[in-house]
Amino acid sequence: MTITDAAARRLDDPAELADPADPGVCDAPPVCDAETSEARIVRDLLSRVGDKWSLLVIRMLHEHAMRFTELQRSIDGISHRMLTQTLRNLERDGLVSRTSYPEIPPRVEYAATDLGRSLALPVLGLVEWASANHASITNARDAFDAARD
Amino acid sequence: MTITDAAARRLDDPAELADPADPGVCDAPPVCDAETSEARIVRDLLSRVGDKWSLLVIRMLHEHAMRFTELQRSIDGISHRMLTQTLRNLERDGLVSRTSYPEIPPRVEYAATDLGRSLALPVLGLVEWASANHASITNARDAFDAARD
DNA sequence: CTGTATCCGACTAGATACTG
DNA sequence: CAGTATCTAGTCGGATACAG
Repeated sequence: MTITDAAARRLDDPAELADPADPGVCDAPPVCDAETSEARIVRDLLSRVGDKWSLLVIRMLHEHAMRFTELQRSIDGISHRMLTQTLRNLERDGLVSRTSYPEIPPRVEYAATDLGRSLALPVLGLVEWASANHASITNARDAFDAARD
Repeated sequence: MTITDAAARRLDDPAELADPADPGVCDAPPVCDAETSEARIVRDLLSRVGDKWSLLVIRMLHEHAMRFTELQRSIDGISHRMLTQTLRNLERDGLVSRTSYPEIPPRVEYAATDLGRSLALPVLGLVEWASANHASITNARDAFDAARD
């Protein structure tokens, strides 16, 4: 869903979003066309921020700007490599800004852009839903597991 | 992010959500505790519906109940195997209901549950954000790529 | 401190073939 | 039609080492 090492080095493949198998036409009946483009948008968004760390980084930076190591300490479990990669891609998508101060030792500050902060709002909707329905899902899951003996 | 074949067969590992490396305490200062539990909820939700197909299935079933093959034809590019697996997990989480009619040939109808339909609302928020800001992201990306020569 | 490169195990998901 | 099992290439992401 996210990024390959190769793509990260090249900062993603420009042709990534084009589905080579998609004929561009649709023979199934109704919702298809709207659904197809909408589906691409959803998948596209999820490809960007639906990975393991992006939303967490955005939420951290939503409060205030932070330095690299500060972020790494705040986000439990993220590796050095993944933080770099996540930040680089968020920066590339205009969701996060990077400011480097040419000092010794080097200092780099990351902050959410307006775009990044606007993304936090709909994300909060999801978070609320998750909080409210977490128990329901767990219960459904337990019931399902119990039912299959 | 989603499910392993092994987990799909066993329908997921009950211990999946416990992070074995998480000591349960936190030595970084402020937002940590709230952020840690919130982070788990976000990641948890994304693990369930943030995969390649779940949201698309939920959106299809949000309109009306559908049969297996009907779904497969409506969702462009989904494989037989992935549709089965996605439906099974959505059913397990109580987001989708499955009704089997013992006829020949067999007929099985899938429908969104109330829980599944309630999830569609916050998801719509994300879809709208994605639609509204898709161009901004693409532009930012192009500019970033152009800037690195 | 910040960033990059390499290695490598683990997981994802498509293709395919087979059952009732 | 609906579902399961197996094989496999491609991808994700952690550990590690190293450079500015």
